[in-house]
Amino acid sequence: MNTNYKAYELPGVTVDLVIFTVSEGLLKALLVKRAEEPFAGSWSIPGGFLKAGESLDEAAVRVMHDKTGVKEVYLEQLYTFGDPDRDPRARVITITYFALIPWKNLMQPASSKVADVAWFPVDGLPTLAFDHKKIMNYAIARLRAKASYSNIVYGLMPEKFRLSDLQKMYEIIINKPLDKRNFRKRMLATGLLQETGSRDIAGAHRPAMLYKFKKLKLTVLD
Amino acid sequence: MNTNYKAYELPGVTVDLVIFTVSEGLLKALLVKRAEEPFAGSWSIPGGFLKAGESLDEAAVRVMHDKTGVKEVYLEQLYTFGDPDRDPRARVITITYFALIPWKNLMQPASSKVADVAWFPVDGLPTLAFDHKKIMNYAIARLRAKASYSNIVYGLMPEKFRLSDLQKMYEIIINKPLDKRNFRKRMLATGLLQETGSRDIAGAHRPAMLYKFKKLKLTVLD
DNA sequence: CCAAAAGTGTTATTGATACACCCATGC
DNA sequence: GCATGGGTGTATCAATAACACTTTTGG
Repeated sequence: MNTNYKAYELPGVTVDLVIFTVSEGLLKALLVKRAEEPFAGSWSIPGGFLKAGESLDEAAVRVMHDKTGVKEVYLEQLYTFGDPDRDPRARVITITYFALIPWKNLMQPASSKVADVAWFPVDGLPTLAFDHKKIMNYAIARLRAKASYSNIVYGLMPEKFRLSDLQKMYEIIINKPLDKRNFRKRMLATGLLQETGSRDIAGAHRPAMLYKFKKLKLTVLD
Repeated sequence: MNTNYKAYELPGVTVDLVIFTVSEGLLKALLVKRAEEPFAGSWSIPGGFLKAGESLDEAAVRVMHDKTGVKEVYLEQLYTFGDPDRDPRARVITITYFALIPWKNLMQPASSKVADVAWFPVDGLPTLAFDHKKIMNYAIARLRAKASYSNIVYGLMPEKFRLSDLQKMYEIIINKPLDKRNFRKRMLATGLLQETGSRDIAGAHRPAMLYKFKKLKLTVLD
């Protein structure tokens, strides 16, 4: 990369992702530890330079796959950041995306081409490199806003699940408790849920009906 | 610009704008006629390459000012388009914005550094160069969605106006009629409007109260 | 007195919220 | 029989949508 600034110097173009998942009852984001300067040793959100012949969405999927091994996910363009001094080395603009992937799809431990990759609960994030704190906040706000009125949460559920599991998932993401009766009413009213015949085999309580989604249609754009 | 594709070739980065205004009862967008290939003679949305040291927002304001003479406007980043073949010459990604400016602020006729600049009603647009049709559609959808629940329309009004003028402005933008009584109720309920003492001096009918905005606070981000 | 736009309230519908008790099971 | 989570219905409130007539002015 080039540090001379000419009038129309071509900036570097990266695609950076805020990748969310839910595990252990917490909303978590994937971070990578930087090996090189600047910000060596700091955590940052995963990303990479845009390659020739690759669309922005494809680049996002590639970065996603490199870091998590997962390809099929909810993925949405977030915002493009390009302040002239956001990278101290050279002009770099970044198209950011956010993704939401099911914990169970991840090959544990996290794929390790990049040695230091880790999931952090979003309310316990370390200091982030570059302007990644800003990007992260933006992504969290968008995810929470979107979760309330769309069905992006669906992709996170296992094939069969209890309504209480689904409610828990919503509560973790939007970070507030929901009323059980109202929740069930609303969910069933969507017509997207279908009873499976079976019930869970859990512990010392009444077994719950297991549901599945009628047609798992992920919203791709807003 | 460079037509060789290497693995990490730096793409060109432009900032393109869909600039809206309202005049003669119509929602219009500003287009420029391309002088050069590709798409010579076609209409396109205004834009320009990002300059060194300039933020994305600053570039948008610059393009805006170059084409319209106007600087203070509602401006919002829309989406970033970067399909590999969207420009036949070379890889160019574009960060798009949409703007909404008051017709009265424009120096008529439209500034003519670029000879062929014209306003087109959005329901009578010509064929557009590149992927600009897609960008335009996206911008129109976003503008309409946003107009319904935000106050971006305010910046389009003159200092004093009748409530019926304000209603007409909304109707033009969202492209559907509104109920007069419900509209007035809602508007007055916001608390943002203030009666001026004066009334309009119009024609053969009961003179209307003129209103102004209490504090003209433009929404800058969502 | 006619044309033209200003101005004004009430009702119905819908969607969102608040809220408490009984049920089926394993131990 | 008790602890655990599953499962259910109703009343209230707020926001939205539908809807028609009288008023003031100029010509």
